[in-house]
Amino acid sequence: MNRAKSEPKNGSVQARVIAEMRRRIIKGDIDPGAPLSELALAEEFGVSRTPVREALKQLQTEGLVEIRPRVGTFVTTPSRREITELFEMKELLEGAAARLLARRGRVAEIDLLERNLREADEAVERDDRERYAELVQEFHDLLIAGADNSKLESHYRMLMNQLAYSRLVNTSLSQPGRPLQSDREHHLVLELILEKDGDSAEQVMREHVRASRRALLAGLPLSGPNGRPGTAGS
Amino acid sequence: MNRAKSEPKNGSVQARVIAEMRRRIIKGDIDPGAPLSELALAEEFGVSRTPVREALKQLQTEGLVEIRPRVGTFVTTPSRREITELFEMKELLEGAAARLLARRGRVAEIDLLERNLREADEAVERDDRERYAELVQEFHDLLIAGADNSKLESHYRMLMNQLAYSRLVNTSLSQPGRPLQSDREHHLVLELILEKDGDSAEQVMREHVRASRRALLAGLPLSGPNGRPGTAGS
DNA sequence: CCATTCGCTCTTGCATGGCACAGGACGATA
DNA sequence: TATCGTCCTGTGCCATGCAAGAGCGAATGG
Repeated sequence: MNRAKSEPKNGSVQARVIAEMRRRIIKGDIDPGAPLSELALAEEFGVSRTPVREALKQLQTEGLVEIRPRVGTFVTTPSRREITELFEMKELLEGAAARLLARRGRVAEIDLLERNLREADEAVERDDRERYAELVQEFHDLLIAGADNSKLESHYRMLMNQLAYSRLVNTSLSQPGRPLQSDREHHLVLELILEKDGDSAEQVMREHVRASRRALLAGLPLSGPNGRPGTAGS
Repeated sequence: MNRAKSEPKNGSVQARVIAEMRRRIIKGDIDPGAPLSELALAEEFGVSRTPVREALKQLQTEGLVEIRPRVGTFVTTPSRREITELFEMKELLEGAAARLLARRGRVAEIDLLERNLREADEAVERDDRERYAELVQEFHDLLIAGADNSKLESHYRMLMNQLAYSRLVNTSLSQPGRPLQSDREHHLVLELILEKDGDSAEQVMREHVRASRRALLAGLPLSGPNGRPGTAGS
């Protein structure tokens, strides 16, 4: 029955389902708006409907799927407005993280950030966009982790999942000259953090997020993938 | 069996369970750390264990309960550190809301805030602490709503639920002179918003949250450095 | 040809029962 | 008396069955 038997990592069945479904949605393996049948998923994972159902319920509270009672479960499709709101939150949280990290002084994450930037410089030099995208992701994650606030971190993760940011970052970096500029902005932020100038670090970080957002929207076709009707862009 | 609950408003059974359990936990009807048995709740609500179970699962992702596999479900007891983190987030989000509201100009929420402050002035005058507590809650809610960002609002609600803030606000206002000072700070924030001075509004709002937090901790005889604050040690 | 209605099927919602594991009580043994 | 092993009870976890609402298409009446 159980075809995916090679995953003994977590004894809980539903935890496995949650992780796998979340991965698929974030990575984009399933199109936004696509229907998710409890029964179909249950058969695919070789389990009963119950854990699948609970997994979907949790993904709903995370904002990744939408359950319409007696109708079906669907992958959430963020509206244009929601994307704007999510970026506003991203700017807010990352800015705060920069300030908090600056206040903490020299902690482990600082070293990791420095190493990250060294590698990022090389990636930009080599014009290795894929590697740089990974490092960008790591940079932001390290920044959040460095804020040393677990609530901030968990809420940040939830927001990024809703944005499916790992997909978007590539689009953003495909703009000509964007990687180089992004790298410079990262350097500036870290520099300000090292100087313990929290206010400036926050301000620059927020500006960086806005720039990143602009680059993303510039590289995105008007109504995005599976765009929603009526929401004309800019 | 089924005590005639006068809540037929929502056809969904589990939605009712979620709402009711959330209300109890936030209001403090159940002590933090208390065990919640699926079976007991199912019998009390006159339903089966399945919807209760799904309700608890959702409350877990909201951070209100903790499910220890094969052991039991318990009301979350925020540690000292978590409380600090929650206040840090509160300060962050409310500050941002003030700035966002200032940028929006004169919207409906502004009028409601002005009316709120007029009533609050009277409540302070009468020394009606209970009424003032309600108005404080409303003030902050209006501020968040005025930011016009649904993501910010939902995350804010989640945080406040974890804090069980509606309980704490009374403690905070029991400090002598705190209501008057709080009222003045609210006036200042709204004034800055009306002047469209977003930066100052954010700054003052953040300071207001910090002051509120200090007043709270001063009136709260919290226990030792390790978690488990005041767990009804009978 | 078009609008309406009936009915079928698909979906989720809820109830129930068996199972496996955690934790403590209790007793046997050194 | 102290310590260890065993059993017993309570809990959440999962599987299965039944029921009810929603949506859609075909049949029907105009």
